This record gives sequence, C-alpha cells and structure tokens, in this order.
Amino acid sequence: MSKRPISIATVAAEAGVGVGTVSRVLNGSDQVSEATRKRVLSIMERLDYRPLRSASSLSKGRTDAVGILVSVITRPSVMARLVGVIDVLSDAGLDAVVFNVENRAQLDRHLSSIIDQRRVDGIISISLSIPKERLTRIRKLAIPLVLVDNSLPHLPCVYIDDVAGGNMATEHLLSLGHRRIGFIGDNAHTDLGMSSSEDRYAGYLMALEAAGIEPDFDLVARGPHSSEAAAALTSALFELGKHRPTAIFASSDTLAVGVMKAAQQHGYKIPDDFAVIGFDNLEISSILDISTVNQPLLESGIKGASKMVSLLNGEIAKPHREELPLEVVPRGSSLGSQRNSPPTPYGVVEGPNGLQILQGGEELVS
Amino acid sequence: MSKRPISIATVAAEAGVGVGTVSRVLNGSDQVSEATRKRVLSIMERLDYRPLRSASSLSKGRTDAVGILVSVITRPSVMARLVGVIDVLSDAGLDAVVFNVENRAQLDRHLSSIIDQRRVDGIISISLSIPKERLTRIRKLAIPLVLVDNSLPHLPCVYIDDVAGGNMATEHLLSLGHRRIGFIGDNAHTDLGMSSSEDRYAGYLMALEAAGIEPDFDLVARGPHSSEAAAALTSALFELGKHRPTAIFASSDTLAVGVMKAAQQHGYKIPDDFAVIGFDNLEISSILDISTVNQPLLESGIKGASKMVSLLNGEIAKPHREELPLEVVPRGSSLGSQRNSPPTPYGVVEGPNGLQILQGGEELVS
DNA sequence: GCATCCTTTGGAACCGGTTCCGAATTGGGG
DNA sequence: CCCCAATTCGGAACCGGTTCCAAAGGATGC
Repeated sequence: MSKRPISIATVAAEAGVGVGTVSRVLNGSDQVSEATRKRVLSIMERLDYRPLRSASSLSKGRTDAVGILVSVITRPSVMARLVGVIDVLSDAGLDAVVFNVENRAQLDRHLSSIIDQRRVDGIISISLSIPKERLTRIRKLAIPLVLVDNSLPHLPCVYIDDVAGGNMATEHLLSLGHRRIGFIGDNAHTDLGMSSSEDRYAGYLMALEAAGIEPDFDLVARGPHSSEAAAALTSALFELGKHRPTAIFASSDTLAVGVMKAAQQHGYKIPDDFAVIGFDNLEISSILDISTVNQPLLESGIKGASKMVSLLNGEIAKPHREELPLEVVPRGSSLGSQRNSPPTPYGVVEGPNGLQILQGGEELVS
Repeated sequence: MSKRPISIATVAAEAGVGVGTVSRVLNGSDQVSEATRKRVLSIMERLDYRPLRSASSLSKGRTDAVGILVSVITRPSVMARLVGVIDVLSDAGLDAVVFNVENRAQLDRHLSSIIDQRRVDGIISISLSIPKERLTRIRKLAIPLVLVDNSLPHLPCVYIDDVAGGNMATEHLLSLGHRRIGFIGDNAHTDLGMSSSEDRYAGYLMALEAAGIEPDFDLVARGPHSSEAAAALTSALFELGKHRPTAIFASSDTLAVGVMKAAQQHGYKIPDDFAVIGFDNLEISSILDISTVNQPLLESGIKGASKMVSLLNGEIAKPHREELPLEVVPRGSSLGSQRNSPPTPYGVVEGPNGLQILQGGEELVS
C-alpha cells in the first residue's frame, strides 16, 4: 500500500501488462484483446484507479475544458445564457471554466491567461466583444471561439438582430396609437463593446422615421443598468408635463421595471395613461405583466455551446452563424382594455400608489 | 521559426541558461541573480513565451482550479452566491469550474469525476449536501471542501440558521396580530439534501408554538419551487373561505411572489386583507415591496471562497464555521398603513383575541 | 512448410514543466 | 594563499499519462 495514489504504472504492473496496454484500455482502443481488457479493467476496479486529468491533458495536448467569458454576470439575461452553456458543456463531458468580466482590464487579463496558458480548448464569449488584437492571436493559435449574443464576421456566433428588435418594440407602441414615445437605455459600454442597447435605439429611431415621426431627443435618456436608475430617468421625463412621453421603450426588462415603477409612483394608470415595453422577456416582466420582446436566452447558450462541442469534435458546425428569432410579447403594460387611441398626456389623477402586479391580461378564471 | 509553440527549453537555449533557471525565474525563486533574471525575462518577452498550464499542473501536482458544485443554478439565490464565489476565486488567480447539479445522479457523476481525476484543488458546494460516502473519500484524499449555505460538522462552512429565520419571519407576522398564518414551501428535495425550506418550516412551527397557537396543517402546503406553483397553492388555501389564512410565510421570495399574485387575483387588499413574508431578500421582493428575511447571499459566496483560498494557501481559515446574520425586512406586503390588528377574513367575528382556534384541547391562557 | 499479414503487446520516447542534487563560482576569514 | 560557506546555476530525474515503433504470436494462403 503506497500512500501515493496509484498510477498507470501500478496498474500495469499489477495486471502484468505494459503501460501502453493500460492506456489503450483507458481510451477504448480496439487494439486490445477482450481477455486483456477484462483483466486490466478488473485490476483498475480493484485498485480504484482513475487517470489523472492533468497528465492526460499534457500528453494529449487538450484540456477538455472550455472557457466562458461572461459580461457582468449578475444580469439576468446573461445568467440565462450561461446556464444554457454550462448544461450543454457538462453533458459533453467538458469542464466549464467561468470568467466574470466587469471591465476592459479584466477582459484583457482573463483573455491573456486563458489563451496563452492554453488552459482551455475553446472560448465562448457571452455578450462581450473581443478586442481585435486578441482575435488575431486567437486565430493564430487556432483556438475555437464562439460568440453568444454578439456577431463578428467569419466567426461562429449566435445572435439576434437588436436593431430589428428595437424596431419591433417601437412599432408595437406605434400600432397602439402612441406618438410621443420615449427611449430609456444603458450608458454606452464602449470598453466591453456591449452594443445591444444602442442597436435597439437605432431600431427605435428607424421605426419612428418609418412612421413619419420626428424623434424628440428630450424623450431619450440613458443611465446605469438598474431599475432604480431607470425609474429616476423616467421621473425626469415625466417632469416634461404635457410634453411627457405617453409610452417608453426600455432597452431591457430590468429598465422597464424601473419605468413601470416610476409611472405608478406618478399615479399614471397603465396602460391607459402610459405604456411601457421592455426587452428580453425575463421572468420578472411576466410577473409584472410588462410587454416585452422575447429573445431565446437559454437557447442562445445552448446553441452556442453546441457549436463549440461540434468544433472541438472536428465536425464543422454547419450554420456557423445563427440568428435567433425575436417576437413581441404584448402584455398589460401596453395592451390596455381594447382601446386603440393614445393615452392623453395630462389630466391624470387617481390610482393607489401600491405596485400592482397584475394589470389584466391574465385569464385564469375559476 | 518552429511551428510548435515555444517551450521552456527554447527559452533556456535562447538565453543560454538551463531549463531549471528559466523555471526558477518563472516561479520567482530568489535563487537567481538579478542579471540572469533580466536576461531570461527579456527573452521570454521577445519570444512571447507563456508556460503551459497543464504541464505545470502535472509537475506541481496542483491545478489552480476550484470546482463549484451548484444546486439548481437557475435559482436567483444560488446565482448570487455563485457570483460571489467566482469573483473571489478570480481575484486569487484560481479557475472557477462550475458544475450544475439538478439531481442526485448528476451530483454523483460530477463528484466522482472531480474528485478522482483531481481536476481541481478544492471543492465549493453551494446549497447542496454531499453524500456521506463521497465525504469520506474527499477527506481521505485531503481535498479541501467548503460548504456554502449548508453545514456539516468538522467542515468549513458558511451558513445561516434557517430555523431561526423561519421563526423570525413567523414572529413578524404574529407581531402584526396575525393568528391564522399559512406556510408555503418547497417539495422536500431529499435527493439533493436541500433542507432550507423544511428548516424554515420548523422555525415557523416553533414560533406558532411559542405564541401558543396550535398549528393548522390545512394552512401548510408544499410544491415545486416556482411562483406559479406557489400561486396555485395559495389559491387553494383561499378556498378555505372563512378558514383561510390571513397571512402566509413563504419559504422563499420566489414563492412569495406567487402568493402575492394569487392574493391580488383574489382581490384581497394587501396588507389589509392579507399579508405575506418571503425569504432571501431577492431583488424582486424589493421591487414588489414584499416583506422578507434578508440573508447575505453574495457575502456567503465571498466568504466561502475566501475560506477556500486560505485553505489552499495553507493558512487555516480561522473561524472554520461561520453563521451569517439574518434580519427581517418589513415591507408593504405585511406592514400596512399603521394598523396593528389582524385582517379579518370574511365575516369572522373580531375579538381582541381574534380568531378561533381549532379544537379547544390546548390551554389558551392569555 | 514457409512466407506474409494481421492482431496484440511491451516499452521507450515524449508532452512541458518542477525540483533536487551536485558543481562552479565567488567572497570572506584566518 | 587556502579553506569553507554562500550564491548561482545546469541538467537529470520526475510528474503520469499517450503514442509510436518494433516485435512476438497466430492465422492465413499457396
């Protein structure tokens, strides 16, 4: 009984075979006779032997791990994608090594350590853009890279058309008769290259233009990615009085929650006095009955990770680039009773300032 | 220009030193003269050399990675802890390898692969209980293990007193005058050993008993961990009519959201007709103004991971076991205007001593 | 019966680091 | 000037697998 864990040599000696044979048994090679295989397996069983991962990594030149770069991980949308990625990798027997990236410096640090030390076989980037110089290096080293919620030429990616999404959301409000539609989005995160919010803003402008409406930049505001911030921005817009927006497109559901809160604090009846639509279809928007644009979050993670698995297996992921569908999910925050005329900006009164979870839309009669 | 990435031998040759010296430079040994160090460093710089992780792992016998076992990762509370863990590990230069565990089989599979292949230096388990036989194996192999949101004797862990928490929540409702207090919790997850919900239930019973109230098991319901399920269970309780609860303690905020939803669908005014308190203090409970019991989620992850770092550095994490504080966060879902008498369910006669107690067997002294 | 081929096997070389041991160099003390 | 210790260094051995190559053994074909 040596104290040190048993190695392949121990097994080989015990079974009276060479180390090569044991290794072949481990890797399921068909170069081993059935009798020998059985014997070796039984010895391994008896000794409770398990091959050491790092040794195998070194000689195989492969880690069986995938690095996942995640932009600010606390965001629910990012989380959902991450869950999808982890599940797929786990099923494929790959380790999921997660790196949380909050700023450009972290991104660089993690990338360099991941890439240069080749501690992973591939990289999945979630809602993050990789700096150019890193990209060329990754390409040179032939490390598979898959982008989720981002798109770059010549790279496998899973993404949505944020511009179209912003367009759809705004059109939804327009179709309900709104004309003074505000936009609330994220501060530009140039360092991490997250452009979703700005892209959706572009879609918003497109929709307005298509409807022949001159954009009013007083109705546009940006801030940190939190409902509190969004509530504050919204309150400011309400100060415009008769020039206030009758509806707001928030570039994410998290912001939409804040918008909703502010509107209720101001005593507006939703959606009669004021309408909101968000983006992402997070669970909370369903709970709060907020209209939104659905994007397949979990699915984006699943598809991205599947591409990675294919790449690592040498199969070419056929559709290298995949755009996922978007869909407006109309809920009580915009779809009112059945009315089709715009709310009147002023003359508002009434309404308890408690937050109401359900604003109709829910059937479930019993 | 060899195509193969440069190794330590290349650097050594180029610098005209031995591989040992290069290795010493890499590891910051003080056995190297300043002149040599500089020369080697410059060569490494010029060749853009980075040591290969798996090679170093093999010879050092250490992976610089920590495995994180996570119970159903989609739960917001678990997510928050995970974020804390990842951030700390990342700062310590350790890889965070995340394993999502949804059932007992997965738990076993992951544990065996993690432990036996020694692909990580330590294991952090979040809201999960490790089977006994695995525990002994882990101990035998001397793999550091830290429990977050769980507690076992002789192991470093970060936990809360769920029983006390359940007690506090229930006392809060009692202090507001409620006597018919329901409980809604999770189905028992015996396979993963998540006992929080049941522990909180035990605290609920304790509080009732301390208040001299006979528990009414018709007011207790369990179901899947989703607000939809909680809403359905709550609706069922409302069917009790005059025997319905005037308040409910939900074993988590996610459930509390469903309870709230059901109450509003039934047209109850909150908190006048009906009160709710949850647990965890998730963001959503603040948004929905639901009373809750705060537990330091992010902090639990941070502390757990810090313990792991200490363990790996050979420092003994001084307080091996750490209980985090709980605190009732009263909000609009229970704290009404300023009234201090219990809501009256339907035409129940209201007396100072409130509602009838089932079966007069118990002493009811006041 | 012999040449040939295929299957199965042992074991050395290798992956790219770390570490230990012995040696070379230097410096100081006597 | 010599001895001893300290500093610095080269390189072999090693970590525990994988893989390649040569060879042994068995079957097959003529």
